[in-house]
Amino acid sequence: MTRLLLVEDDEALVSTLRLTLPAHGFDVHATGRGGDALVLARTFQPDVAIVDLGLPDVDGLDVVRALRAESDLPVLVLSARDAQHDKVGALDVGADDYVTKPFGMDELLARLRAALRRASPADRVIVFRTDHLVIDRTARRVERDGEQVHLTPTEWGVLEALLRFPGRVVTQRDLLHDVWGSQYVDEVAYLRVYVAQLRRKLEVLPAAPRHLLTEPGVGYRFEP
Amino acid sequence: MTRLLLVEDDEALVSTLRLTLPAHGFDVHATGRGGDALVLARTFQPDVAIVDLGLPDVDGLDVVRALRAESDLPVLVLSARDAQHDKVGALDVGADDYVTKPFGMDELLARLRAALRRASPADRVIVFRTDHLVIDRTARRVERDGEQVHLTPTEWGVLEALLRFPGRVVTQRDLLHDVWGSQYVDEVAYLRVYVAQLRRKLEVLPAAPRHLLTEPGVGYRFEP
DNA sequence: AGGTTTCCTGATGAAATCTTGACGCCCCGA
DNA sequence: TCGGGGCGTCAAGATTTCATCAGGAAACCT
Repeated sequence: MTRLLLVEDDEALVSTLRLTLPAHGFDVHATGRGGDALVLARTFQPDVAIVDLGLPDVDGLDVVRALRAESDLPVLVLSARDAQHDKVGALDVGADDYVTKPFGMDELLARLRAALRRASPADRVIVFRTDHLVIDRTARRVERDGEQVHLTPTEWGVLEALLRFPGRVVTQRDLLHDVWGSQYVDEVAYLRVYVAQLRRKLEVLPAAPRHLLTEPGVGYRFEP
Repeated sequence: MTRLLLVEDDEALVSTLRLTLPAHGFDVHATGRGGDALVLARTFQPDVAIVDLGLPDVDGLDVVRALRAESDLPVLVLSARDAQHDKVGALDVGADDYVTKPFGMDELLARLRAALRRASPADRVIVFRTDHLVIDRTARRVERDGEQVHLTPTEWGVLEALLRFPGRVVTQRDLLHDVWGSQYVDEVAYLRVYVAQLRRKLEVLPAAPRHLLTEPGVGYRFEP
């Protein structure tokens, strides 16, 4: 059970989340007052937090800052405003993601999963090495047989999303969501083009790939 | 056979459930009085409970609380009222799900399955190991004698549905419902084809299976 | 503005997967 | 002994999913 701390004053939203999130494996603790958030975080020891920016008592950003100051707890920020500077501010302060109200439950769940995933240790591996490849995630560099390979932003995005779970299947849906965003989760054709592109650049024999593998009907897998 | 404790005073509903649930692999014990629920839970040792909130003698919520206090038995709450605060109260007290009367049998079964799935430790077991097999559920990988085996989406779906209750029989109906959907629950032929396929890929001697076992007239069973 | 890179999109043939029907086996009751 | 139901196996279509290419639009850089 993933422990989730919810800092939100909108009663209706709180009960909606209390009803739906447990069904997806979350153990929800909620408070409407930002001042309580820090204390709750210490006692409840959540795995992830959702913080509304529009709290009555304190600035939501302060809550996020306080939470991040004590731990590397992944934090999702909720806001009614879609203003760009809000988003930037939240992310600057250390939030992991930003969701604008109103939002669909599917989107929230996907982002929660993504936030948790990023916090997982697998994400900390910086450099990948295989027989022919060297992939440096922080430097955004890829070498094949010692020669640097140039990847476009989207190509890199797909590769990085796959690298998040080396050896595991990543569903088409998750890949599309991570790279293109929630409204593109059905555009499977995009993926095909970019996986083909990546294979051409990274694989020795693109027609018989050894690292970028297809899992028909499900997604793709990066095999180290 | 999954043991189900039913705490319900509506005679008509009790007999309906007594008639239909056994066909889906449930062994039903029922009582109309909340006061008896706890005693029954101790002697009968159910795997899951359904509790009606509108009992004549005691508050249904107290029953749920009492049950949860002794064990982590998954509890489904039934209620005629759809009021939001009832729902929240029930879930706060530790119920796993909330079903409003009237409800369809399909819905109830789906929620029962979901509740069991969540509660069952099997869901937390990520990697299954047997003499020859390694099955990693999150990575969606299967190895037989060290060699990776490729499964199609449907094959994987059937295997996963069986793995949800290792060592127990899963009815053909449930398997078909989980993998193909509710309108395919009678297509037993599908199952035969895919179980055969799985045996060919997973069993050392497909003709004498040791893990994917048939329970004639009922369903199939995965024996670890 | 001009040139370049990147992205989207539709078309095509190939591959993988699913469905479906046929057939034989085994067990059990008539 | 015969017949029927449930089961396992097989393989031929039917269907879905993939890989690849390339032109044109859009975005980017200078």
